[in-house]
Amino acid sequence: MSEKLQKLEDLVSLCKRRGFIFQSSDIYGGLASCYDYGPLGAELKRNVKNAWWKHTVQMRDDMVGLDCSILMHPMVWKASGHVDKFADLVAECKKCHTRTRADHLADAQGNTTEGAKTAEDLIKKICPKCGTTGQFTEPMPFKLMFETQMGANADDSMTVYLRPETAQGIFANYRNVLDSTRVKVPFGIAQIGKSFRNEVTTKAFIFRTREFEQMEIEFFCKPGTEEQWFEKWKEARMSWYTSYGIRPENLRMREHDKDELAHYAKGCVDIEYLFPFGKGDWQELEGIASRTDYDLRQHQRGMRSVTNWIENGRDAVTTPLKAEDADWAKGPLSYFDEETRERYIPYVIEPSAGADRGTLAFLVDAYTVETLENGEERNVFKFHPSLAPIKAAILPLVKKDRMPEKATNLYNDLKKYFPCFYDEKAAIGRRYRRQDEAGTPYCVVIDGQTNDDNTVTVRNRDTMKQDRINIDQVKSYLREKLDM
RNA sequence: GCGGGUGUAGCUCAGUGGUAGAGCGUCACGUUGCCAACGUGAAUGUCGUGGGUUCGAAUCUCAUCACCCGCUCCA
Repeated sequence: MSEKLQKLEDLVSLCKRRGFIFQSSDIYGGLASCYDYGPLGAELKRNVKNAWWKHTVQMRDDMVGLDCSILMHPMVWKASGHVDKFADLVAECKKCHTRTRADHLADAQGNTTEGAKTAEDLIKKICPKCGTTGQFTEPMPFKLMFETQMGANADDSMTVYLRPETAQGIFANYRNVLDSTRVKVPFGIAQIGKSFRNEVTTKAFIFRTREFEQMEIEFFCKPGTEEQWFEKWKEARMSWYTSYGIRPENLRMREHDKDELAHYAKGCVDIEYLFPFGKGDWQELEGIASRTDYDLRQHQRGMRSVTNWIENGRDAVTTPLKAEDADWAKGPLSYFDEETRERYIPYVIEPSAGADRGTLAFLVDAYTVETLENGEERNVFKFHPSLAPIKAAILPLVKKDRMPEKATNLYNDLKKYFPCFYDEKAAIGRRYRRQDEAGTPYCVVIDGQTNDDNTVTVRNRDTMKQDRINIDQVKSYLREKLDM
């Protein structure tokens, strides 16, 4: 018998107890929405990222990797739209404390005011929630991007942003990759890295945090072929999750409604996981968007606006983006197809996954409490072997008769090939359970028989069954079982 | 942002004004012969944080921080 995770809290305390995830700045009372990965969590998350990289870069001929800086030219975010989108003014109704975008508030005649900037502008506006007229606070800017100052000398420092997504770094390097790697359309660029967003509301443990890690792909294809690539990526990404152990019944794909789409998007789906927040809730793990040539064309505009930005005191907020060149299709970010002798701006498919969300989903899906025949409970993380923080524990059955020596020798050999753990403390049953809680797939035990015939037992985490094999075969046995 | 709840040992929690506790876990020693064995011993507390009331505060009070649940929001 086994049961699935019911309350997120149970996972949170197990994660703390076993060193997967801690609250950030815990000894100072914590910092909202920030979390740290402990010894086991750091291994797990890195394994998730490695598994993603392996399938999106290593095993594909049409993908290359990238690792760019978090700080970028401020005009990158002007071109991407983030500077303007994130500069919305929001006013709060003093009566009911509902916050609404100032330029969305309407008066009795239904009129809104473009660029409403002060409480005066809102004197006739009606709160959409409680109907109160003109009781608004001074509109405040909603800063969804983290800002910081670049330059130690206060006089000539400028405002730069911590990236709110890794995607724009890919677009900004698209030309460099084309010129340095001999890739040809269709091809994609993958990147893993930290991003930062001042979310209005954070949520549920590491699910929505202000600092988070993304695993993003921009796949460039010829206009007209975007639909087939969109389908291919949807399938590739779904099967990635299930091939690493996510149960299919906990995973689904949700198509965005037409009115949910950005104006430039041709389609968008979310890969969602059934998380145990509250009563159980489908939440986004990854978004896959068909984004046309919008981003590259925007950056062509951005590239032409840099002088204006300098003349404008290096302020991206108040520097308008130059209009698109009439000859944009032949611009600096266009692609020349040697075979067809055509020049065009590639279309883009963007599979964008959250590394922390993914890690959380793998934790939730692997979390199992089993009731054994003797009535006792067993906590076990049934991670896919590739994701398990520790691959094998090496255990002498008892601490005598040269068992620890033999086990240590085996451990010292195996740890060169697999993340291993050696433990000779406490009874064997307890040590098995410790490894179950860490999600270790195999426990290798050196027992009395090892002295007689050089065999050891290998215990399977999920079945608790044992194989007896020769000590010399442990490495190849694990290699095969772990697919490493 | 609003409303509700919680915060005491690593974890789960008891403790309602008078010496800070239990179970589990951890560590040491002994024992050990395959699924959280047993014995003996030990360590670990800014009682989330800061102020106030009081002779005395984990307990009453104010503020604050964090987490959970439900709304709201989600580029």
